Order: sequence, then structure tokens, then C-alpha cells
Amino acid sequence: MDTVRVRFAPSPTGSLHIGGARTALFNWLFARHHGGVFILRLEDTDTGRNIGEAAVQIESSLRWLGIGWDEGYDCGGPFGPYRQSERFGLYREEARRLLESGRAYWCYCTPEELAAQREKARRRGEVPRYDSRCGDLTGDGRRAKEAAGIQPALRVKMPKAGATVVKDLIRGEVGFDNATLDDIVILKSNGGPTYNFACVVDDGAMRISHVIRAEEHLSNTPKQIVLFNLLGYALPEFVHVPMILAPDRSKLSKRHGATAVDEFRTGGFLPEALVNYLALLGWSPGGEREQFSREELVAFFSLDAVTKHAAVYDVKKLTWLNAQYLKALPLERVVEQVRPFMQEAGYLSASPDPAELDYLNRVVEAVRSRIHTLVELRDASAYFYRPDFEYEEKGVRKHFTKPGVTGILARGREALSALPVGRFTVEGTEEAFRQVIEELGVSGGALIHPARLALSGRTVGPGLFDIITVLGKEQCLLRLDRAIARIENNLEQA
RNA sequence: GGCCCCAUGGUCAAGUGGACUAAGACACCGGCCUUUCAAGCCGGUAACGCGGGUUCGAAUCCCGCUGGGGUCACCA
Repeated sequence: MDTVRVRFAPSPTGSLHIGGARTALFNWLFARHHGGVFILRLEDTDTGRNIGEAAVQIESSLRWLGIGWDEGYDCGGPFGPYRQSERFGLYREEARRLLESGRAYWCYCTPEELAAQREKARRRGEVPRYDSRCGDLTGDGRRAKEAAGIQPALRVKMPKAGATVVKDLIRGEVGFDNATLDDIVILKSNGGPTYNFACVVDDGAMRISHVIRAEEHLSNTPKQIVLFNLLGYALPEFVHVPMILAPDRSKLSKRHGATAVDEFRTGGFLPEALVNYLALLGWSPGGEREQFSREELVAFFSLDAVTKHAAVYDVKKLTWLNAQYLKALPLERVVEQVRPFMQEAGYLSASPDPAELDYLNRVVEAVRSRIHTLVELRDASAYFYRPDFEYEEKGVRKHFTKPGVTGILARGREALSALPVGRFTVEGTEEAFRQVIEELGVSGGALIHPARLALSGRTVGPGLFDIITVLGKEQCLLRLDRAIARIENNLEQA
């Protein structure tokens, strides 16, 4: 295979959603697998629809996912510029070639006229199609239109007979009857190129070897193939990957909850998990594994293992994968990822000192195996940072109302208090508590459950002795005292 | 509606004519473990859309139907 050159070409009309992200990922994996080039091109020809911040947002989502590009509108490259709004000169040149060779013609129909024609056809039950009426406009007719001040659009004559076959790498040969092809507009009356034209000119000029894009573009492809041939460009391979659908099998949109990559980031998902999940949506390496590192994905990725059918995305499985990464990734990585969440909650200062970081490390290690997202990790850590929590009501009824509970807690407090610093470890504190339990002749739970509630306010969480050692002696004694006082106070009121 | 694509459990999917009384994963349900909750381990429920062919034999090939999706712009 010649050098692989693929591109991801988003339009800056919004944030990067997971469908786009997966298309970008497949392109990237394919390029990396073959040692090829991955290009980021901005399709911003419709100035009216461009959203200022969108390009920046798309870019940052891609970077967050770890999808980097070799050529692009920010870093340049041998076939730049990579922003279509900066390539209008090229499009006009190429359009002129078509006009001069008689393959294109000016069309003076106004949008209103075209809409009326379409409506008329629809009412007659016909397929709305442009009738090429301007194609045989005489010089006089043209002059008359121009005198009327109409800015024309440039159309390309499409073949009217025969068929155009799209050779798609995952779908095989897909035939389209040429009679269904409109004379498409390639230059709008404002002088700008249309999508189909700019796309073809750029894919040709940028020597794209494989056009890997979503399936919704399949029906554009025959028109683009005609353009490729008219322009004399080498045809790239076409690859139309299946769509990602919402749980109700409809096209993904905002109303389906989080669909933007950025929402997953703020929702506490790791890029490792999202990349892994997205790679497995519509592609399968076979076998029984579900977890793959980025390097493994690159090594295993292959277009012929991409499925043909659309996939419904399932946030539950993504959540599971995220939890897997949360507990298996090196601790430093998880800590690094959770830092902004902790800072936002006020648990961590803007520039934490080593002691703060050490504490955070221990908190994360204690909590990370029982949560699914960074947001959950932050929430499950709250009591490590705030001593003034409320006690869970259900736990209070269950563990703080037992007769003698204050006495038991007091004995536990005493035991911890008596422990020398060197013995304030998971083993040491557990041994101390076990001894209290034995001396009192009560069940382990009689001390452990109220103690957990006293220290964390919750009935669920890490092992008690992990909580104790992370909190440290001083906090434990304080919190135990607070709980004992609270229970006695309640008893008086009762 | 025309054209195009697709069709294995609720979801992601393996499967490329015999090894399929159809893998694995998520979710769900049970059990074990256990100081709680997770995690982990063990087990369970659950699928080839329908109808015709072809073939000794079909989830796999062909046709039709049904269903889902995409697309029909001077949007991309």
C-alpha cells in the first residue's frame, strides 16, 4: 500500500460528539497502524454557520482523547492551508477548469425559484430534482439574467445515463443510477465552494489515500466520484463506517443526554476508557478481551473488522470500563486526572504542597476501587476533607441507637489514642480494635459499624482501618468524640 | 415517497456452509468472599426478524417481505 494519508474533517458548528470522535479515532488508528499520516482539516466554508469557539473545542477534545494529528490548520503541513476558508482561491481555480472545459455552467435560478420547483415536483409526486434548465441558456439569456443583477451559482453537469459504482472497503460495491444525480452546485452565488466540491478538491490536493467517514456520506459519494474524475484526481479508497445511534435507535442528539466528548470529560470519564469504548463500538478485534491499551488498539486495528451495522451506544458499559481503568491505572495517573475535580470542590488547593498531594494519593487509593467516575471519586472522598458532615440517617438508626454504643466507641477511641505513632497502621489499628472487641465480648460489627459512621458519616465505604489510617489519629479522636457527644445529646432529647 | 445501507440476546459483539444443543463483554438475577459498599471469583436468565429457495447440511449463500437507519440544499 502507498503511504496512508487520512483526514478527519469536522465542520466547526458545535462540539465534538462521540460519533465524530469515533470517526476521528478510526482514522487515527488506521493511520498509526500503517505508519501513515493523520490530517486535521477544518471544513468551515459556510461562514454563516461557524461557531466561534467550536474549532477550539473540537481540537481540545481530540487532544484530550490523545488523538494527535500530523498535519493540520494549527501546525501546517506540506499541503496546507488546512482551513477551507483559506483555500477559496484553489476552489475557484478548479471550478474555472470545469467551466472552461464545458463541464460546468452558470445557474441563475434563485433559491426561491429552486424551492418552488422542488415543491411543484413534490406535489406531482415526483422526486424533486434540478432540471438543468440553465444548462442550455444562450448568451442572450445569460446577459438578460445578469442585467437583472442575479449572482449565479456554478453547477456541474452530471452524467444522465449509466451508473456510478462506489467501491467501499467495508460495504463492497454500491451502485447508483446516474439519472438520480442532480447537476450539483459547486460554487455558491457568494463565490464560496459547496461541501461536495471543497471536499473533493481537498481530498485530491491533499493526496488523501482513504476517505474514512460516517455512513451518512455514502449517498454523497457518487457525486464526489464524478467530480474526482472530471478534475482528473486519483480516486481514494472509500470507507463508510456505521453510525452510532442513541439508545432509542434514533440519530444521536442533545436530547439523549451526554453525547459530546467534553461532557464525558466533565462527567468524570477517563480518556483511556472512552477511547477503549469507542474503538469497540463498530469494531472488534475478536477474542474475548474487552480492555485494550492505545498501543494495542493501534496494533490490532483493521478496517475489515469494522461492522456494517449501526451501533447503539451504552453508557453502562462505558461506565464499567471507566471503573476498570480507575482501579487498574497507575495511582499517579488517577490522581492527576481527579485533581481538577478535587480543586473545584475545594478539597485541594490551586498549587498543592507535597503533604496535600500525599494525602490525596492515600484518599484515592482507599476509594478508587468502589467508584465508577472521577465525579464519584470526588464525592466519595468528601469526608476525608470535611469533618462537619451529617450522619446518614439510616446508619444513625441502625448503629447509633444500640444500647451501650457510646461506651463501645469510647473504648475504641481509647485504644486508638493509646497507639504509638509507629503502630497507627492498618494492621496496628485493626489489632487494637480486635482487642477491644474481645475484651468487651461483643461482635466485631458492634464497634466497626458505629465507628465507620462516626468517622465518615456513612455506612458504606473503604475498609474501616483504611479510613482510620488515612484520616490519622487526631481526626479519628476528634470525630469519635463528636459522635459520642452527638449520641448522648440525642438520648437526652429522647 | 425515491435512492442507498443494514439486520445474532435489552446493549456491544464473535461467527465467512459442517467443530453452533451459537463465544465473550455490559446490564440483570443468584451464590461465595467479607467490618459495610465495591472489587474479585463461581453460576444463571436471555439471540440467529419472518417467509421462500439453493444444498446431504444454512446464523452463514440467493430472492421476497418486514423492521431499523441514512440521504434527497447555493448545510456540512
